[in-house]
Amino acid sequence: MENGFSSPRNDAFPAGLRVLVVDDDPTWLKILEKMLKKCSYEVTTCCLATEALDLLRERKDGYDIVISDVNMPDMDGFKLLEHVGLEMDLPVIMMSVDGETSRVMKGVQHGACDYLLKPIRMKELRNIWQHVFRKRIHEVRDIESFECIEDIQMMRNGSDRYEDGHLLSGGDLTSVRKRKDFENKYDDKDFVDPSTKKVRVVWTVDLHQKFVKAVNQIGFDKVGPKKILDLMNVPWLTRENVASHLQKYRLYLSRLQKENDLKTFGGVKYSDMSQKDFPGSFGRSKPSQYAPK
DNA sequence: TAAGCAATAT
DNA sequence: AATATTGCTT
Repeated sequence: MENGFSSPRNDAFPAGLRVLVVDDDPTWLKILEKMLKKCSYEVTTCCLATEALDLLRERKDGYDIVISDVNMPDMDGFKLLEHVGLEMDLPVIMMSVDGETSRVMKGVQHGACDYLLKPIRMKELRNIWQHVFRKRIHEVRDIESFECIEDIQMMRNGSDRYEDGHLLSGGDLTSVRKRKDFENKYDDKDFVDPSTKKVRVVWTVDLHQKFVKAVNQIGFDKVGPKKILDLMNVPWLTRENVASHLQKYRLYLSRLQKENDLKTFGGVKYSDMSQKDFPGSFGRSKPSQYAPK
């Protein structure tokens, strides 16, 4: 039912994935290169973040994904991450020996799609193509939905239960109501296409990353749903969607913050939140034991 | 008017 | 469980 799996010419897809590896430690560089090649990826390595940035700028479309160490002499891995996110929108995986929550948090906040802890094994690398794949799926979805924006907006405003003329007074409910003529793709029989029903936004990793990117671009203290929405440039999103997500995001961050404070001793607790703790539910693997307040 | 927050609804 | 909506406050 979903597309994506039916990619026709992408039979060999995961193979040949173009990976750029950045690490100042030549040993790790070698190891990673070897492992990645074993996964039949196409590997480029470099030991400087600035060098990586040059490579990426040189051929904007020459790589599919970046794996970067966090600690590097010439440039902070986070800085690199930031540049990549802003300039070419590639998935970036961060890696580090340091699994401290605040660092992981920083990586996440800056838009890393994954955060791997060294030592890294094949196990972790075999599946990294998923980030590229996910991105492609959603690019397709974005384009598709672009044609339907108006219809979606129609539905949003039309099927509201505020028909009784209460909320409609605010004349800024866009020009949706005006256009009833052109775009004769569908007849105006008021048959709301059932395939586009509930329109609940699902915050995929990609969408979330876009969100995070926007937040960082604005600055953490100045953010508001409106600004984020504008920066994200995702046509079908509403301000309310973003507001809701922002609210959740903040809760999530403060939760991490708390855990981070409470920690510091104990043992080596959990060590990574790379995969699981992220997608729709950034965080919370245990039940809800947090003060409802 | 935009935003945040918490409760509550879907 | 995740997201939407609402009502109240700033």
